[in-house]
Amino acid sequence: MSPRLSPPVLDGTGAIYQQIRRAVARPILRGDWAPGAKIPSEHELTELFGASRMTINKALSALADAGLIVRRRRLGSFVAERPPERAVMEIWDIGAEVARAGEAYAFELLEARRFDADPATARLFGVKPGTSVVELSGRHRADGTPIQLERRLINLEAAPAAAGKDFSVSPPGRWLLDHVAWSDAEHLIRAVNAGDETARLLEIEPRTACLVVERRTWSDRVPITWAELLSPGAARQLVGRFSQPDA
Amino acid sequence: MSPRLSPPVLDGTGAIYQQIRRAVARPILRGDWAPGAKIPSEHELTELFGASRMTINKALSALADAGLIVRRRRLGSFVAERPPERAVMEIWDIGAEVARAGEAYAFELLEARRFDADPATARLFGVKPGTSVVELSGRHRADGTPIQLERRLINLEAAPAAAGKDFSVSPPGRWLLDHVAWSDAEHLIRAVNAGDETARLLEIEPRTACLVVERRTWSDRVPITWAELLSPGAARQLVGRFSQPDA
DNA sequence: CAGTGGTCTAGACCACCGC
DNA sequence: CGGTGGTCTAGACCACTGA
Repeated sequence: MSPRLSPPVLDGTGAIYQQIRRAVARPILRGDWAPGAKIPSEHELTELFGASRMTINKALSALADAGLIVRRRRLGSFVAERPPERAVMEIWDIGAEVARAGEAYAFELLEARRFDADPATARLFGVKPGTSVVELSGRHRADGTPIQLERRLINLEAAPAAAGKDFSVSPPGRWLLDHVAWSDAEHLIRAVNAGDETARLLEIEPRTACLVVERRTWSDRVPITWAELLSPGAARQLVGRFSQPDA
Repeated sequence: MSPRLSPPVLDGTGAIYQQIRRAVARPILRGDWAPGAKIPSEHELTELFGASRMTINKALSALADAGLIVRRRRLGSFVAERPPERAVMEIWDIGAEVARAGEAYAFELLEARRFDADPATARLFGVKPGTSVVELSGRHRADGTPIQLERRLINLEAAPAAAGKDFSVSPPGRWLLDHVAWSDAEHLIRAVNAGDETARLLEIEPRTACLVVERRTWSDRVPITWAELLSPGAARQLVGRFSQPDA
């Protein structure tokens, strides 16, 4: 019943409880263990990894704090229904959002080209000038209505597989989420009036207020992608929740 | 040298390490222990609280994870230079932001009244109809230029001290942050076109794109305050950063 | 009732780093 | 060198809750 630890292999770097934490987190984040799946009990892990129960507990507690697993007495520990990677990022995955609302989602690639970063691009993106990058632009629709314009840069040195990928159907954001690991992300949010070209593409009145999310993503300091996501103000609303760490 | 635990009193609720965590967090969050102040060593706390070192360590590690303290081998543990409560909230404290930019900040109270919540207000705010609330509206300026309009509701049952407070000079947001504890906050962010009245108050062109942040704050499920903060799109930009919990 | 997680202890060894 | 935090262990008792 319980999923197998592909190889219960520890990488030997850092504290044991951190190695165990990673060993358990990896298959969850990769989706190898389905949400809801049962994780071996602390006792079982004790024998699997040859560590004391306190050490196992420390690893699992950290995973529970991070929201990757849910722990229930008497029942055991389970892969969380919605791993937090998704909880954070899905806000920005408009396709998933549209689907959740029960509307028909479609993506339309408007432009795609590959080039070597000029100084301006390099500065914007945080890569060295001359780095090979892909630039894309596209349009997202819900039930046929345009709801978001996307402009995106992808660092081919960090995600070489993106070079051969055809984004004319599935949006690059979804593909990147699924195929390229990221460790850090930054969002800048602002409001702008739609220009003529933007208004035409989104089929809205010129000067309509739009929400712009500028997102940069890194994997261990290396820039992965830069994206500018522009939506009509009426179509989109962002939500953020915070809790005091000490109550 | 080390600050005193006012009374090293545990409240007796929940796990010992949680009690210890709270006992240490309290003076930090209240500002009784200045940033940079040294916290008693684990060994000292062991004797103070009569708990084992593992338990003390668990409490302090949690505080370090939450960012309230910084731990350094050989040196000891210290109150963090910028407790995270502020790090999160100061994004929304426009006065502090303006001051950091080196501009002159001013707040102007436009309206203030006290009334019992009607059904619409109650629903918006999450309180029972009839609850006594204060409604305020005001304008924030940086170097004389209007940069934000604020509309706010305050639950007087949760923050009775707000009833007698004069907000004509210092903004209610700052006062609430300093005087009322909160445990949860929610932000909704959207873009709107400025209406005529809004444009007049902000001294901008009608239809200018504006960023609206709607914020609700609770203390342990009890609504404290609701605020709608509206800024010209050109004047303000929100920033969010995320990290993967498991790298 | 019994299995699971939640917590606690006393003691241990180690790495780090200022003195 | 010695004090500090970082980690680990083996064992223990308890609370919870499904069967």
